[in-house]
Amino acid sequence: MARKKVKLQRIANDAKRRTTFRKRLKGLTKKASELATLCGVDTCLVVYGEGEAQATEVWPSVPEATGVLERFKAMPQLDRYKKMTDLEGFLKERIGKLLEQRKKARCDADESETKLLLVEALDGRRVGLEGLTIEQLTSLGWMADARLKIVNERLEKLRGQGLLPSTTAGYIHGY
Amino acid sequence: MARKKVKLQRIANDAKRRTTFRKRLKGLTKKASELATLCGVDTCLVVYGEGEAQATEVWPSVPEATGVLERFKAMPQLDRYKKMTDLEGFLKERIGKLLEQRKKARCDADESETKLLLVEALDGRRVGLEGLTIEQLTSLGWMADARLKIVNERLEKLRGQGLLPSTTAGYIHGY
DNA sequence: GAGTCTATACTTAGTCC
DNA sequence: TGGACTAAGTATAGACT
Repeated sequence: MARKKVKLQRIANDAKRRTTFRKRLKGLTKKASELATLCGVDTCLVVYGEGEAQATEVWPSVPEATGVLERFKAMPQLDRYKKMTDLEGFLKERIGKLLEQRKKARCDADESETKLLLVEALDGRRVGLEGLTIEQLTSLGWMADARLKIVNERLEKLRGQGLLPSTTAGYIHGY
Repeated sequence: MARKKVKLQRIANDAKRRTTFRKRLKGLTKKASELATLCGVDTCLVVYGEGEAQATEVWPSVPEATGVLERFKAMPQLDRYKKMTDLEGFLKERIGKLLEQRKKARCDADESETKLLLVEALDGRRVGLEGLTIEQLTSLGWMADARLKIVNERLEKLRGQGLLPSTTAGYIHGY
């Protein structure tokens, strides 16, 4: 957008691409900030840096708590999950990755607290209930209920075997 | 940024603010799109329209599955939650709001499928495990475990009363 | 409200250091 | 790599329809 009109396609040259990335990210962030200020709306911008574990830029900062989010599972990862058939293993793996990211973030002096907080929030360790998003809570309730259903079925089975009194007290209530 | 330099503060005039919002949102979206294309990174932009239930603009589209997210709980809502001391009630309320949003979205012919999908994804109904984000799954496991702990304590209690065999089979395993 | 127009403010590609 | 500079390309405030 200066000197020469740039073709709208991935910049092949590595150095050039990174330079453009830095410049444009700054501009984009500013614009997002302006929109939020001028129009009084909550705006959220997330840019996943190249190379997976690369720095993920987030605006606005997590501490400011004006908005943040989660990335939809990428298809390749989705397939990987389907093959696992084991939620525990999948979660463990993911948590491991997040902890690694956090460690990396902590060791990096230039890492902003924003990024650290994000990683912590995402790996479910820093979050008390206060840190969970509304949608997370919603989804949590939904899935927790699914699990509780299994639990209740289990209790029902035990009850059927005369091992539990048939009162409703034995049920765990979802919402 | 033309004719006159605008002061960086919320535009008081309603009509003017909405016009600016539309114009700038378009520009911001374009910039985000360009960054994604030129630098080959995943970019996500979410703008929560004014007035809560207002339209929420998302880029890129959910169907394209390149990214989506959740909003951090706003402070006022956080306080509200703290006062509730009741997770079920809180979740019910939130789900109600989301269902309402979805209904509204469905009735609006101009509503794009993107927005509908987002609302559906967020209210936890459309999401099979495939639709949950990695981070959601992580958090889900974390919180579900917290609930399971309670369940297990309950089972333990029953066991202590001689109402359950003291085998480990009575435990529900978290990860 | 939603387009169109246009002068002006802003962003940025290429370059130099 | 990380600025600083600047010409050229974009975005947009305000006016008009």
